[in-house]
Amino acid sequence: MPKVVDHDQRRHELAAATWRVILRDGIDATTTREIAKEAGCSSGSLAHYFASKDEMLLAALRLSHAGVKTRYRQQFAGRTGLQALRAYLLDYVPLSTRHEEETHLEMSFWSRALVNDELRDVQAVESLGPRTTVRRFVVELQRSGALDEGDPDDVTDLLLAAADGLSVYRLMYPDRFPPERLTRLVEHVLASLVPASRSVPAG
Amino acid sequence: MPKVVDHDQRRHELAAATWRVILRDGIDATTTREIAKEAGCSSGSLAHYFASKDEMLLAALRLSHAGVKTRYRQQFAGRTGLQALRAYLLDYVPLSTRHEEETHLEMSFWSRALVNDELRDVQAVESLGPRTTVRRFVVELQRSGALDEGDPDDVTDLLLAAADGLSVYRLMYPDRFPPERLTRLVEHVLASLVPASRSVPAG
Amino acid sequence: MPKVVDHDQRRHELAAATWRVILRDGIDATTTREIAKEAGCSSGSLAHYFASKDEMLLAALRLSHAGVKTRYRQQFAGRTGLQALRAYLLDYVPLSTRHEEETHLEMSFWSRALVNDELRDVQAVESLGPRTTVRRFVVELQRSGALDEGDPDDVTDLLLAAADGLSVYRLMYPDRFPPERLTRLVEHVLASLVPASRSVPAG
Amino acid sequence: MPKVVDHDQRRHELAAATWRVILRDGIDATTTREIAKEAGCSSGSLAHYFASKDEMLLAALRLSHAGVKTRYRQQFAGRTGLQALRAYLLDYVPLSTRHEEETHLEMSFWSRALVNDELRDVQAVESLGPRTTVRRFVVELQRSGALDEGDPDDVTDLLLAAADGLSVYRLMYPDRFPPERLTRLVEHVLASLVPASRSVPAG
DNA sequence: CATGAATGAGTGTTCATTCAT
DNA sequence: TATGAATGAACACTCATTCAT
Repeated sequence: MPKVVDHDQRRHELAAATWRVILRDGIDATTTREIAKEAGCSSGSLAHYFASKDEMLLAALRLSHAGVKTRYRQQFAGRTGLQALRAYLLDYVPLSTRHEEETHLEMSFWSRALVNDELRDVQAVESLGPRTTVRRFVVELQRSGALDEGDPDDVTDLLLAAADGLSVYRLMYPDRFPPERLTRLVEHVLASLVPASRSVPAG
Repeated sequence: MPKVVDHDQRRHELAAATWRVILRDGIDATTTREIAKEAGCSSGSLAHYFASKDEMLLAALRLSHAGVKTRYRQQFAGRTGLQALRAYLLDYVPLSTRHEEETHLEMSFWSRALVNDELRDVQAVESLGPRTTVRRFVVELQRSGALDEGDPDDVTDLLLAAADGLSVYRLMYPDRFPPERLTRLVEHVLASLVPASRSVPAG
Repeated sequence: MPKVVDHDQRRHELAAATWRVILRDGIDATTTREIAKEAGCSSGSLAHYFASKDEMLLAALRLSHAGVKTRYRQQFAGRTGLQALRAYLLDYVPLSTRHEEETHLEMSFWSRALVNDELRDVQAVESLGPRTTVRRFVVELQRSGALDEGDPDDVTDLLLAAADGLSVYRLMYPDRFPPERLTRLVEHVLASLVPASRSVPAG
Repeated sequence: MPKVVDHDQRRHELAAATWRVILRDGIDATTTREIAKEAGCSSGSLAHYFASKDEMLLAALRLSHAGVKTRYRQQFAGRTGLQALRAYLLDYVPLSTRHEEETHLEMSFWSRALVNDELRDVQAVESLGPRTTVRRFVVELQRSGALDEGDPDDVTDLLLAAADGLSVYRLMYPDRFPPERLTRLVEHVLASLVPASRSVPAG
């Protein structure tokens, strides 16, 4: 009987090791040797699980995406109302260390996505999930009058653009954007889209 | 001292060549050989103007920053009012090809800045310029009642975060964010911060 | 002892798999993994039957040699006369696909044999079989006057050299040396060694 | 002024180093590192002159071909008669150490040519030179009655096949085929194609 | 015996940097 | 200054072999 190894489990571990190396050394300085060292195995061992380094990087990205998705699915399935949107947006921006890491990883791929169509497509597809969720909130809230009128696509992209911009700031200028301030700013942007008579109470 | 002029001129040309290579090939695939070829000189020649490849990359980044600054200084010195802020923000987001390239270059450095303190500091310092300008607009407009109340720092960072988020979207998802839509979204975010009675006319 | 039979049977199958991979991919691109895949077994399994990759290659070579020998033994045992020599030589050159493969395999080892004494000895020993057979024909035919005088060793090596040269040509320039032409050329070389008064009828 | 290097000269030297390594270690064991060591330079240095290892190997092969061609052109331009053909064939087979090396190199590529169309084409094209030369001799000699009748293409290929077969034997079984014997065998094969009344005197 | 994961040296190749000219 | 050849470490990846199961 051969050495029993859970192939998917091993792939997951190696993707996680890749994830840690990218965060620690930067995606440009991430080498297969360093990944192997981080995973505690030999460099040749990687070949059993990934056909190339690019596949390992992509697996790390998907790992991040998967984590994000799971969280969203668990927390926001079936919720409605302004509080739900508020909670969603607060969950969308990196307020925890873990979430900062996910955002960091995401940003690490941006420079590559700009010159790599395949990578850009991956990012584009992934961005549709939050967009769909937020748009559902927006449409519902506009119907109930809890959100200002305006093209729902525009409102959706505006909320997400502000959230993504703040996410970048959190990572790039952590001192100027501590978690409390990020929370306040997210609430502010949401409030700015609520009719004057219906302010959003903190939750 | 014509030599000095030549030297600076050559540095500038080499930084511009670096700029072009980063945009074309991606910052990870940017090599000194390719820069030399793009600049039409020998690879050894680079050493006379830059101590290392990192310095060349940084020079390309500064070149982008310098272009942005010059444009702002020229166009917005002394202007005031909501129209000026609106014009500033529309100039802040990449609506022209040239500006898209500047944003592209900027984003190319983000993944590196996240793991490189020196690079992060450069970006942080550079981000202060727009922030100071916008804050001046915000304070003035809040005094005149043309902008909603709220911590001016928060309002400033909110406007810039939305603008930066939209800039990223323009680069990453160009089809979903054509220039006209970007314009409309910038105007939308500004309008959302204006008291209900004082909408911002286009112009 | 069924185990022993199985073991030899398995060795034979693995050698045959090696044989196929060498022909398909070239001896330089032949890897143990590919052999295992071709044989439909695991890579680790090979170690039970062969101490090293070199042994597997050698086994494939011996397989080819064995096939050749068996054929000769069956077809030419006891035969004599010019027709027998002619038939032997026509059987010696690659006129069938199977034989082309044997010649291909043989040639694949030549570059290695040139720098590997052990391999060269294997080839030298194997070459003695045909040489002995042909020499027997030659001596007999010279005695009967059916073949020109001359040192029988020289005549033997001349016939075999021409046949081997034509075999190489068949493999290297298949278009210029189709089977019919190869047949004609073999008959020509034989005829050139026959006294003018005793031409060799085809058949 | 840059370091002056004769690019073609350097390429030639590196091809010669490749040539020596192939002969010494075998083409399969020939590595770029070993070539660099043999050439007395660093491995990175090779990249200035050859795009890949395959190009280096091919350059070594062409070097051999070039040497052969030069020799033929010098010695046999304008010569005619049976003595010229005899001299040509004796020059065609490896009777000198240098020529043995050329044949060795040639044979080293055969196993690759069998599974590599490009390489096979190179060999096919190169083989046309001797073929054309010998065919010219054959046609002329048949006209003058100095050579037996027969399709000139067949006679040509027969002579060359025997010569190539003997060349292989010289390399593979050097003890059984010392230079003197090779000479005698070449003369024998030529004599076998000459009408009985016109033997070829040695010389 | 069979498995296939693991190893780690070795491969061809790339590259920022150095330096003699 | 300018050149471009030279360097040698580093890279991603391959592979024959080993070995715990």
